[in-house]
Amino acid sequence: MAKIPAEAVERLHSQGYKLTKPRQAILAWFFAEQTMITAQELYRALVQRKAGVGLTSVYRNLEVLVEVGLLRQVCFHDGCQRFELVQPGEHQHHLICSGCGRVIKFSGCPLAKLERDLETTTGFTVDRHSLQIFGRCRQCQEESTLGNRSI
Amino acid sequence: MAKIPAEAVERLHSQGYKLTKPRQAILAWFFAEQTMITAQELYRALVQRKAGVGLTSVYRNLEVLVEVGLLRQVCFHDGCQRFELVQPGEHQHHLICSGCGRVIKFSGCPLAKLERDLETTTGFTVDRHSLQIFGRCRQCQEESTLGNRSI
DNA sequence: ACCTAACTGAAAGTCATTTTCAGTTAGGTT
DNA sequence: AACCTAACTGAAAATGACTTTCAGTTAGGT
Ligand SMILES: [Mn+2]
Ligand SMILES: [Mn+2]
Ligand SMILES: [Zn+2]
Ligand SMILES: [Zn+2]
Repeated sequence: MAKIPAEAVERLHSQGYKLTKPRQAILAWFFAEQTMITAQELYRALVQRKAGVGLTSVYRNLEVLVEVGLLRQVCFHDGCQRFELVQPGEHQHHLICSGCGRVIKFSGCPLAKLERDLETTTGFTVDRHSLQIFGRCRQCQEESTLGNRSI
Repeated sequence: MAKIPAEAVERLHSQGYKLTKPRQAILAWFFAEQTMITAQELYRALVQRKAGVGLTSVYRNLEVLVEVGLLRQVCFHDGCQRFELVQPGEHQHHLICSGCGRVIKFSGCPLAKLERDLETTTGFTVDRHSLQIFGRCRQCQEESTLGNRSI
């Protein structure tokens, strides 16, 4: 089975979590594939790899891995939850094609000043944000014309 | 039953939709409350008001009202879908307290330039984005300094 | 008044996710 | 190495949001 970076194992142990076989298989998948996936898709992928991991453990461990900060959960607009590796020091968002689902990561998030302003005007303490930009990739642009509505 | 703005009724009719009793009750709720709500919560609210609207119709009509542009669907980070009125000409986002769920709307979204840049660098056509900022409101910040609370 | 496509609620179905529970294991202690 | 035990596991059952089905109803145009 693939090797998991010592830093990730350390992160688990330091919060009282063990490096179990399911945990190892799930982390190995993310380190190998470097992409986003849903719980159900991940379960099917692990079955194919004969990793011997139950669906229950997939759900439980995705939750744990988000909690310790190794993964992040992204809510797509259709309500479907996807998970991906948190790269150390990264700050990225997604540009998503509504036609084919293609995902492009980008950095250069211009929200820092807005967040500082909101903290002073509202008294909130800001600790994270969720941003996705939706559109149509070049291939999908001919197909349809959707209205321009933002959230 | 509360009056629905003619502009909204016109919007429905122009797309072949009728102003039915469930549709009217749902729109009336949104125009009266001016806030976000999930399908299930809205169903319970309408039951309380004795509006005589079935759960199926709540789901069906929220979908229709989003389609004609009277409502918008917002995916919270926990995956729960909420709906709210689209105010004409607005462009707002939400600052959400992770502690108590309090929601503050804000405008002044700084994403226009980013979107223009992304269009030129990726070839995508951008048509909408989803942004929510999460933190803790003043009340919930105090609570967390009070230490553990009893159940 | 009549017509009919749009619409309705109840019930059944789907499906992602959670809970339960009896047994297993990682990894620290002796 | 043997031991201990809280963390952990998978199977099965439960939950809960949402969708589909369907036989009957209604909005609204002619
Ligand atoms: Mn950002
Ligand atoms: Mn915006
Ligand atoms: Zn595309
Ligand atoms: Zn709060």
